[in-house]
Amino acid sequence: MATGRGARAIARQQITAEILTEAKAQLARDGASGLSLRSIARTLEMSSSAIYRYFASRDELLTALILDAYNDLGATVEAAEAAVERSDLRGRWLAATRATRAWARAEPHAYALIYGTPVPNYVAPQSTISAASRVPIVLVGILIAAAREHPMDPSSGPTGVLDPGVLDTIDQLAQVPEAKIIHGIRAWNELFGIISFELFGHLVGSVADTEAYFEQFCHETADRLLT
Amino acid sequence: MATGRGARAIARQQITAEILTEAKAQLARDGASGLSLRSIARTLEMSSSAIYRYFASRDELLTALILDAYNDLGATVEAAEAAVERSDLRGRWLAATRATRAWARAEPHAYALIYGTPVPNYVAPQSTISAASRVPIVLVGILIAAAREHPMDPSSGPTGVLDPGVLDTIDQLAQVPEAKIIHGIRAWNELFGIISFELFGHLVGSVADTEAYFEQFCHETADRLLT
DNA sequence: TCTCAATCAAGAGCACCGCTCACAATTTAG
DNA sequence: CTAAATTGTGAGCGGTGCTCTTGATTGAGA
Repeated sequence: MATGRGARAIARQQITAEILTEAKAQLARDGASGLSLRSIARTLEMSSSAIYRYFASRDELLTALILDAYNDLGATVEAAEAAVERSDLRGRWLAATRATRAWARAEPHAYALIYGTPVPNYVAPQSTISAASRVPIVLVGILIAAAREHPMDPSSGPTGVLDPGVLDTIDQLAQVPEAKIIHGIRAWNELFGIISFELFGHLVGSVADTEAYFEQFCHETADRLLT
Repeated sequence: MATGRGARAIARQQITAEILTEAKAQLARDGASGLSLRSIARTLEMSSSAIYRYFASRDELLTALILDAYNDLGATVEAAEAAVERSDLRGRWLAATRATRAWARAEPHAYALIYGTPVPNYVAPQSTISAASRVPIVLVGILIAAAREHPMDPSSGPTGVLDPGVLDTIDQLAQVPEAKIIHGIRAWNELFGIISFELFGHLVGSVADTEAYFEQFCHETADRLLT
């Protein structure tokens, strides 16, 4: 099984990619709720049942789209942050947070897919959780760099709040005091809280200039986290 | 039209209520995506087309559920905050934020309906925006009380970020410096950012004790906002 | 080279969905 | 008492996800 290089396998891979491309187009156009396997089959000019040779269910297709969205966002944020001079911690933080918001505004349906209401029976497979970690890893990397510049006592702060696993996977994190990490996660939460409210319309009527509002957020969090 | 007190009108009102009750039950059980007019009609033992005499479309039913959820949450938070001694500003803040989280955890599907991905073609009618304002109004009320205790210069801070309308609708807000109001909205955003991440599973792997994490959030925001 | 198993495409079909419509029954208003 | 408005019904349309049978194609081993 899976000889890996037959002409058959290549064709399969290509059709799978075509389905995924069309699915992404439909997602961007109509959102996750408007995505239908039948209509994908129609535009690809194949029978509706043929789709199931490539994706066992609609949920499986959705999972692929979720993975794709996480990686798209992750790559975007990584690139934006990497483009900034390493010593400019503040600039790196601003770049990462701004890139997150910009991506969300450019791909609102993809954003909603991963940070909005979860799809009913969905359980994240292992492959998605590493993709989902890319943005927080970027942010935490800036925190670590900041802690290296301003060394502090790592043992301070409350304990038991953080998952022990997170300190294992990112070992340099041990250098950062737990209270600082928690504040980093708080900023991460607030980032997506603000973006979600902006995208989902919960700011209309209170915040008029969402741009300035967001700028204030990312500058203040930079002040609080990187000193 | 709408004589308001005929036996016919009463029956209509009651059937409407029955539909709404069953819809809420389905929402709580299966979430918004699993809500179907036909299955409601089935359990109410009426023909599926009869439902449309009471709700013109699925979206209209959903709108009613959204309104209901906003009011349920609003009433819960108002009651919790009102139960605290008026002079205990910190206690009022803690009560309001904790009640919000507790409600969300008790009614995750209703929470997702109003603060998750918006339903595709939905545009909030006027009736919902006042219901949606109940929680922020409670929070802002605490801010106003705090500003009354510690009077400050209202003219300080940046301008143009806030919607002018919000200062008109809540006139006492003019006593609160704009920077303080913005920080209040920030806390409001972070509140729902944290709750959403907790409910939607984005904290697994990083925050182990969500309870303690949330407590830290609401205590710190109380410190920052009420002094 | 032939054979046989695996793969794939297609179509019919099932159960469900939102929604519309014509029609009959009933109630209300004038 | 009659006419209009309201309500319930069942059939039906087009759509969905998904399954199954059937038939064609392909590729690897004897």
